[in-house]
Amino acid sequence: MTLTARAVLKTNRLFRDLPDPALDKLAALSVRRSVRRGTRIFCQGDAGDSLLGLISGQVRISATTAGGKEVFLNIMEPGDSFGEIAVLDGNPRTASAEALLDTELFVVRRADLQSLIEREPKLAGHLIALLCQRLRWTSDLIEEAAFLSVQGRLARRLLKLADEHGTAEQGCITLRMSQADLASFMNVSRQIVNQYLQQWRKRGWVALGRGRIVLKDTDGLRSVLVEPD
Amino acid sequence: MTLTARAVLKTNRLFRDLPDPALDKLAALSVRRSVRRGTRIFCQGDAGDSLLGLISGQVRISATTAGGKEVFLNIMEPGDSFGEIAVLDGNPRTASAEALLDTELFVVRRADLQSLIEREPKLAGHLIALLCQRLRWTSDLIEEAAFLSVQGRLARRLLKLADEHGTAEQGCITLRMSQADLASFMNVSRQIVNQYLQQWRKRGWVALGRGRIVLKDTDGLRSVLVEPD
DNA sequence: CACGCTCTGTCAAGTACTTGACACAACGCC
DNA sequence: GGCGTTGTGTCAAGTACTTGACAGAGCGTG
Repeated sequence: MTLTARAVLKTNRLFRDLPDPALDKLAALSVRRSVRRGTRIFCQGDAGDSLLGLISGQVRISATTAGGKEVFLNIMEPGDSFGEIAVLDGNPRTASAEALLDTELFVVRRADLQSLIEREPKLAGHLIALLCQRLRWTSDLIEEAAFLSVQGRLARRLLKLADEHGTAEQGCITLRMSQADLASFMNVSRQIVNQYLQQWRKRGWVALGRGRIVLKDTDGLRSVLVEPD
Repeated sequence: MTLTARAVLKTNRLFRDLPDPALDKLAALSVRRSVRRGTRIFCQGDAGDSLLGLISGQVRISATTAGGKEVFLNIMEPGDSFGEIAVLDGNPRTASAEALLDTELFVVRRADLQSLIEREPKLAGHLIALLCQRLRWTSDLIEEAAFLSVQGRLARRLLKLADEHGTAEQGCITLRMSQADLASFMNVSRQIVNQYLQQWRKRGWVALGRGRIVLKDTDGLRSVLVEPD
């Protein structure tokens, strides 16, 4: 099933409650783009000339160094938008985006977005709210790295990921993610991730499978969130 | 010398190029506040009901845990504003602010700011730009922590601090900061900070004094910024 | 000037994470 | 079903940072 351009915008948190005329104008200007699983949507350092909205699929936001090392920053789900910062301030992209599944996007160009912002104060308000939310997210990451032990960070990250991307059934939450990916997300070695997961498995807090982590006792996990000492 | 309320707003990056009528309205609404060195201006977790603008002095932004541990996040100088996030999204403050010197502030209340945003699209644009800048700053911190060795992070932080807060003379940049504060900023132990500074002193890159770090060879420092293998 | 305080510089012991290696299990594909 | 690939589980050795302790230098204050 393909949606109309306007229906697509209605699925997006940034745009969905704009007045209909503005929405129609934007719908006329925005372009649809389909990418296969594994495709790089944009690269760190690129000129950021467009805002992306996720219609279906899943996108991983990550940062890469010259040396090729990579850290996970976030996973985007349908209804989310990404790539706002570069679009808004005109500087190069801070991160890369890659499709984790076959995904459909809509693309709004910088010039179109900016003229719309000037005419729609509500959109500016939404953007401000979104940026504040992103700032709280990144500040959280910094505090987490600063105050918590690796064990605590791992527990917290699992709980967060489960909350945002997990599938719940009979009190358990299943997370589809390999331990290696989780390690790259946390920026620690895979071995250390496995070590703590094993501890927790022995305590009955989690169950483990290939590419799958099942949270069975979230209260147990929450109990390791205390600061080290 | 005391400035008029409007002259004060003119010193601030967020407000200075607003049209005069808007500036006058805001000037009438904003309150001046003087605090002595060492005063807590606001605390993490407080309700964020105001935006602060720094007129003179210096303010440290830091995050504190229940356990009392603290990490430096930023230092604010005259012309800067801070506390925007909580004001804009209505949630509790993410960090604490403390005056490092005797300082003068102006205070804009949440309601006043919001009605001004709606009437002044230019202000919304400035706020968006400011939030983008903050996001780039925090993303930088995260990447730094993820990719660089402690040595690299220390060098980078010194260069950044020198750039923003140092006093330059005959090719050298002097930074007034104790090694303990620097360690808390970096979230590592004071001993490790001292260890690397000593290495660099032996190479002639820096000179050290009580509460003072002098950068003599910034190119030398830049050379340790490469990733650890 | 003598005193206390803060900051620097250094050492030793302990801890936590990294790197590299390897066996084995699960899944995808022809 | 056999085979290559990808992910898990585990071990040992090496490294980097932490914690705690202490001596001495620089600075302000009574």
